[in-house]
Amino acid sequence: MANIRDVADSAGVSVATVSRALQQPERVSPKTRNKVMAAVESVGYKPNLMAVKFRSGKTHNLVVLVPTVANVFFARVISGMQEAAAELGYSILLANTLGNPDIEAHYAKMVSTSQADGLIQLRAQTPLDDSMINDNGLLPMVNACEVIECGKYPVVSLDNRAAANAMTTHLINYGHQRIAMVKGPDSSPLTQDRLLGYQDALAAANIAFDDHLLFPGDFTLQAGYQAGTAISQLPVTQRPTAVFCENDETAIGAMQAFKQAGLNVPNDISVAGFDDIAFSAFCDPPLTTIAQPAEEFGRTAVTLLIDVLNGKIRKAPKVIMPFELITRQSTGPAKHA
Amino acid sequence: MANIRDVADSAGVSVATVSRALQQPERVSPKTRNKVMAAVESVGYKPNLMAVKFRSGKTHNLVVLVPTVANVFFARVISGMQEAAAELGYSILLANTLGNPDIEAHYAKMVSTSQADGLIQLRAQTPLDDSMINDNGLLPMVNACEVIECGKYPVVSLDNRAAANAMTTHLINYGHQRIAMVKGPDSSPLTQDRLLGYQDALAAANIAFDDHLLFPGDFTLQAGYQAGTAISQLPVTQRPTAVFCENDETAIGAMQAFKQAGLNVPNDISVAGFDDIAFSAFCDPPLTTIAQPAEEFGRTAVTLLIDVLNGKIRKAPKVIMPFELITRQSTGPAKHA
DNA sequence: GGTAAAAATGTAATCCGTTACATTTTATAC
DNA sequence: GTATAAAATGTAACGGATTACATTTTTACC
Repeated sequence: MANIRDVADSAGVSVATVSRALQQPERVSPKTRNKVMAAVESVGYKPNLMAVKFRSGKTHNLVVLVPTVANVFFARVISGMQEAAAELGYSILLANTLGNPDIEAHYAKMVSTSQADGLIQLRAQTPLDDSMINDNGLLPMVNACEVIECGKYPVVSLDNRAAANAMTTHLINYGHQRIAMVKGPDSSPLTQDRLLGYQDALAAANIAFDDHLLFPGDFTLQAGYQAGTAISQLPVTQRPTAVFCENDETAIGAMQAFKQAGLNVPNDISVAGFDDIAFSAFCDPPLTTIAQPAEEFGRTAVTLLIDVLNGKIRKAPKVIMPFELITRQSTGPAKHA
Repeated sequence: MANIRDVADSAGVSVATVSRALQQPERVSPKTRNKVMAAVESVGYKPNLMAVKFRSGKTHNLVVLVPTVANVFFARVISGMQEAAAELGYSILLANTLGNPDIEAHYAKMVSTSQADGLIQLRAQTPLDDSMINDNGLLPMVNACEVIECGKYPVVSLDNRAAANAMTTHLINYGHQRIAMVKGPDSSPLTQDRLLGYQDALAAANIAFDDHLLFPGDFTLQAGYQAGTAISQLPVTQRPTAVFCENDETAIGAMQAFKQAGLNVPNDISVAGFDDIAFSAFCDPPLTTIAQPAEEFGRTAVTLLIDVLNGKIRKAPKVIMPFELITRQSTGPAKHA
């Protein structure tokens, strides 16, 4: 592979001149510039950007820890990240961690070992073990979507509590009194916040909270299906008339279970989701859900991280993205006894 | 950031000894080893892997050009790639190209500029412009999923023609005579191969091919919905009794349109997909489709590429992955006039 | 033509691990 | 104790681009 010295030799100038001709063309005479360009062409020179990165100490790589890229919501977030990163001259190193702390630690170490400039976490957790903290005591990190608010790192999040409140209120306004909730993993702050929002709405409507109406889940279709099956097997008098699922996959899984059990959505039971993934508009019936600006989450996280890297940020900001309640046909009036 | 020289000073040995203590511990005396380890700890040394990569000329990065990470099938493929790469000590640089040749070229250049060792293409196309061909005239590249068979690069693919034939035959066996096909983008070899398989099956059953039964698509839910709407508006006598969609998203979109038009799936019209994405088992009715080993595609592509990088491959292999026809409830017997 | 300022170009250090080669220390054997 | 082999350690070059600083060339003006 031809290097800058080959170009210099071929053009009959020094390596410094070649470098300048390529980086700051106005700094060399037009005649030299042409000679250099011709030499670049003739020897087939391609700069070794690894050398550039090594020397500059900036990799222009960002590591993103994704619990699972197979989650369509995350896929949208990643898509937004990738766009923003590309615009700003950065690359995304994607780590599919499967929630495994070892894998997370392995990828997070790419920052401390100078293979990446910064880190984006899509999962809430105390930031890794101490061994990967930088000199300044902090890792250049941004936390998005599922955030932990320790105040040390910028976060990009949604007011999950308010969103869950809005959705629960929507169901209450339809006359529902027995509203079940299919949760996400208990370890996730998302789960907690959405649960709180659900409780807020119940309290505001003077509906007693009943923890028999909480069903476990883990954001997968399968978990939704299981919860849906459990719900449909309840005696009619105990059965909720509406189910609020903490994400769309879960809601779609639950709807499937209801249909198989002969329950009509929304006539027998209303179902609501969270995320507004593409499939939600195309399931039967189309799903009422909370739309999150997923791509914007990604874009914002990347932008913030790059600001951190450029020292443009003093104290860790907390960006709250807007949500929108999307009313479709999976929710409707409660059938009163 | 402490470097290896700081460690050497702190331990009172030379940098070579530090390097050996860390890379080949058996090459230094136990006493020295301990001194070095203690020094590493005390100065907080983290090797600059950028320097290592620069010196070795190997980045251990693989660029993957994905048309869109938002496609759930690709998400599964990426997941498999990421696993295999991690096991083999490589990282995945994900490029969401949106099918844009400029973006593709930009990321493909990461190989010629020494930022990545190799490239995986998930979209069939002549490999980029000549400017990024390496000295040997070839780019270290593997083509997966949607392949182009120029014989120069290893490919990992499915026998799409056979799979489409199998699915079409399945529909014919149910007594369907008028079978529509909702295609992918015409530019894609997948579309062509699946169309051929469809035609093979028709021919084998002595059913005349009718290009009025071909509907355009682009693998999105929306395209499926549009095709479904168009089909449902056909006069009953011209309406197909079965629709084979070239991917699951399209099939799900089409089913939605049929339901809205009052058509029952599969009683009025059978629908089949391709890919077996997670949602296909949870839609209503569950979708008959062709399962592809998506994660295995990814794993295989990565393994092959690393073999190429290690010079273990003489001539470009062509790996054909197996498929499986998954029969669910979206297809059924044709209602005969 | 001469001088000073500006522009162009060149020289060489630098980033940080690795490793070939050189040198020193330790172990082994007589 | 000495010679020899083996083990341990050290020295310094190397990879490729950038850039501070030094030097040369050009330009401008009296």
